[in-house]
Amino acid sequence: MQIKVSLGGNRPIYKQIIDQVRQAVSAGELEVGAALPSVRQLAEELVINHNTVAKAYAELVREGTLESQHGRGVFVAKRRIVFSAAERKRRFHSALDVFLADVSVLGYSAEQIQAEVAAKLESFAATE
Amino acid sequence: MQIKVSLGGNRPIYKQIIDQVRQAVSAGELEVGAALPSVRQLAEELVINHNTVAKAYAELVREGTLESQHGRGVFVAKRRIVFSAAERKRRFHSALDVFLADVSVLGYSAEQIQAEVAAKLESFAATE
Amino acid sequence: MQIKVSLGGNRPIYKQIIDQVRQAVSAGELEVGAALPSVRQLAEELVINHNTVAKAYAELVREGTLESQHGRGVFVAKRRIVFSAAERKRRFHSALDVFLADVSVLGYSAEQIQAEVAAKLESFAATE
Amino acid sequence: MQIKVSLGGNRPIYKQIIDQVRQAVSAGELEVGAALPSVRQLAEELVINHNTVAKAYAELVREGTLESQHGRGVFVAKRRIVFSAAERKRRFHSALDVFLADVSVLGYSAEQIQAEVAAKLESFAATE
DNA sequence: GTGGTCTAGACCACT
DNA sequence: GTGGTCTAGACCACC
Repeated sequence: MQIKVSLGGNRPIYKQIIDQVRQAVSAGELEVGAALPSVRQLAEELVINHNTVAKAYAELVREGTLESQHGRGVFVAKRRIVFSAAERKRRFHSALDVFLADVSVLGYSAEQIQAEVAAKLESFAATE
Repeated sequence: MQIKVSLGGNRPIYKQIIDQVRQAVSAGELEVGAALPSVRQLAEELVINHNTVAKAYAELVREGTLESQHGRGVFVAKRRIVFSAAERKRRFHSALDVFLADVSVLGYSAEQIQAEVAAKLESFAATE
Repeated sequence: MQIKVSLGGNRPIYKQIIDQVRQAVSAGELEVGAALPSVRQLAEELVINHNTVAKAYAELVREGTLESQHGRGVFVAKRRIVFSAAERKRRFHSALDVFLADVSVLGYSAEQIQAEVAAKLESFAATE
Repeated sequence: MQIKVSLGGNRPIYKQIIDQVRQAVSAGELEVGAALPSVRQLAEELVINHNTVAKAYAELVREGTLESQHGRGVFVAKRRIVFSAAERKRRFHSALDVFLADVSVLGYSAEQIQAEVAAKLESFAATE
């Protein structure tokens, strides 16, 4: 798998890594038991501090997506976390509310907003 | 208008205030020229420091949503376009990217996301 | 770059910092990508509170002059147009009105004012 | 004489009054000994707080432009304050520096700045 | 180490 | 009473 990070953006680097690993795992690109690049190797590849990679891996291990095998490396774990339906709904609408509040003042019409959302979702689908 | 903040959440208090004022203004709940609660009064209501309220108001003044009259109070400003088209686009897509990254883990399909966005936008239109 | 502030004057400290950074950037003294002194370091140098520096930097980030990378520092951003033409015009004339109101009492003739403005602009051009 | 104030602008109301009285006096529109509108009358006319008018008059009395005659009203005084040439020059360049720093980031060329300054000065000359 | 947020409390400018 | 600025110091997020 290929991980990319952008330093300029608002999103913290460690979160960008988490997002991409989670997506690769849930999309099946990374199978159960597959090895991830080592902390230092990925850090070198991305030209970032290795603590940042370690932090991302630690969070993924904590939530059960990855599994760390002492001395051997980090691997995709068997178990998957799933939020309850209610929790997923709550998180979704919370994120949606923040998004709409942020853009409410930018002068986009409801139709434009929907069109842009649709366009970006399609561009993601095409990339995968 | 009634503003609420949750101290536990990871969204900064001053941003929660900004969100709610922006929504109230763009929904027409607060009309042009309407006075907002004074900095200290709102701070007391929310049981937070007055500087936090001042920071939120200052940001809203800078982006053109509010207007501050020294010694008199803070008011809803006449709608005007403050940012360039490129900047508004940049801000829109930044907010959209954060939103989609946040919900990408929740297992919603592209169609579901679009449906939820459409539904919430319609509920806003109905409110106005 | 060397930043100086005078505490006695009636111009707020954070605005003095903004003025000087803006000038240094627009004069090319600070190139795109260059790092600024850290918030706390500059605060110590100027013997002022670090929040005051942070406030100045935050404003420069918002207007697009600087770019902040959490945990890494603050850097000169790539030049981009943040404000609409109307907003830039509004800001320009607001600044011009304040300037002319301030000097109206000093007995300079219109010709003298124009000559002094021209002279200072030329001195800047020479510096670049 | 006719005094006008704008509440929306950045310039404090009391300073707007001071500016206009000073200009009317130095332009000869208000002769030595002429009476000014009473504090309450002017306040009512401008729909502002009478303390604001009182503050402006107080400053004009303090600097010697006006003279207050207890129980009779406020009048244009005989004596005139004048800054030293050095002080006038210092104040002028300080104001000019702030003006140019403020607009340096708005993307105006030196030629445009000069043209706008010239245009506004001419519009003032035409008004007088 | 970096920047970002928040508090408590002071003082000033303006109406 | 209003908003604006500044300080001192704390705690958090990120690298």
